[in-house]
Amino acid sequence: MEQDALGSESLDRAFMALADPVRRAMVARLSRGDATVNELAEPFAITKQAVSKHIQVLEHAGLVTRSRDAQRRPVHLDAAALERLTAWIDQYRLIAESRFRQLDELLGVGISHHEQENTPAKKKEELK
Amino acid sequence: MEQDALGSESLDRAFMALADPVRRAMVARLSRGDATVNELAEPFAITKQAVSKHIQVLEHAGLVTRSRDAQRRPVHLDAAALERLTAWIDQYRLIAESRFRQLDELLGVGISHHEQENTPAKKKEELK
DNA sequence: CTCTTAATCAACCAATCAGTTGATCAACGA
DNA sequence: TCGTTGATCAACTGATTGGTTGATTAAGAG
Repeated sequence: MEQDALGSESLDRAFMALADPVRRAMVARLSRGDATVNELAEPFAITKQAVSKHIQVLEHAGLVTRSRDAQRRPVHLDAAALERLTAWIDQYRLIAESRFRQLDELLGVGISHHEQENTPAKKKEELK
Repeated sequence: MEQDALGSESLDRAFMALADPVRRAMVARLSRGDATVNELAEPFAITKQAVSKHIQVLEHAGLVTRSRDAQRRPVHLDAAALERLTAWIDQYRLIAESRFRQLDELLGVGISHHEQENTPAKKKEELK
C-alpha cells in the first residue's frame, strides 16, 4: 500500500539538506573527495560552529558519513543516498511524462508544447 | 566559472518545496494528472488556505504551473523542472562514483566496500 | 603537564515558516 | 440580484532554523 520504501522523514531531511546553497556547495566539494570541517568551512564567511551544524544536517539526512582519524573527522559523501533521491523524483517524473506521451498520441501528436492539459474528464472549450 | 545554470535560489526553492511530505504527496498526485486546490486538499487534515500556500510554494519553486478555467485553477506538474533537479544531483553523484571507480582500480579492485577513503593527498596509516 | 588544533556542546537571538481564523474576490447558477 | 463555490489575501501565533558567542572535549606535539 505504501510504496514509500525510504520513509517519509528520510526524504524530508534529505531534500531539506539540499535546500541550502552552503550545504549544496559542500556536496559539490565532497564529490571531489573527502574533507574535514575546516576544509569545508574555508570558502564561507561563517563560523566553524555553523559549518559543523550544516554537516550534521547532511549527516542526519544520510547524505554523508563521518569517520575518525585522530582528531580529524573527515566527511564522506554517500553517492547511494543521492541516487535514492533521484530515484524518488524520477518515479513521478516518468509517470507524468508517459502520461504526456499518451495524451499527445490521443490528440494526434501535432501540438508541440503541452503546457496545459485539463484532466481529460471534463473539457469544455479547450481552445482560445 | 559558475556552472550553476539554474541559479542557486531556484534550487533552494525546488529542494525546499520537496522537503515536505504534504507537498511531495501533491507531486505524486499531480504526476497522475492535473488537479484543483480542493482535490489536492482532500487527503489532508489541513485547511484549504494551508493547501493553497503549499501549492504557491511549489509554483514559486517552478515545479508546477497553474492555468485558469472559470473559477477553477488547475495545477499542473512541470516534469522538466523535476528533470533539472535530478540533473543537478546526478552531476555530483557521477563525479563521486567515478572517483570511487578510479580508487578501486588504484587499490586493485579487491576491497568491495569503499566506505571510507581519505583524500589521497595525505594518508598516514590507512589500515586497522 | 601545558599548548595547539580539530571539533563539538550549550545557550541565545533574529528571522523565517506552517498553520490557523476571518474577510475578500471572481465566476458561475438560480 | 442573491447565494454558492473555488480560491486567495491578510494578520496572527507557535515552532523551527541559521547564525552567533563562550565553554568544553579529545588528540597530539613540545
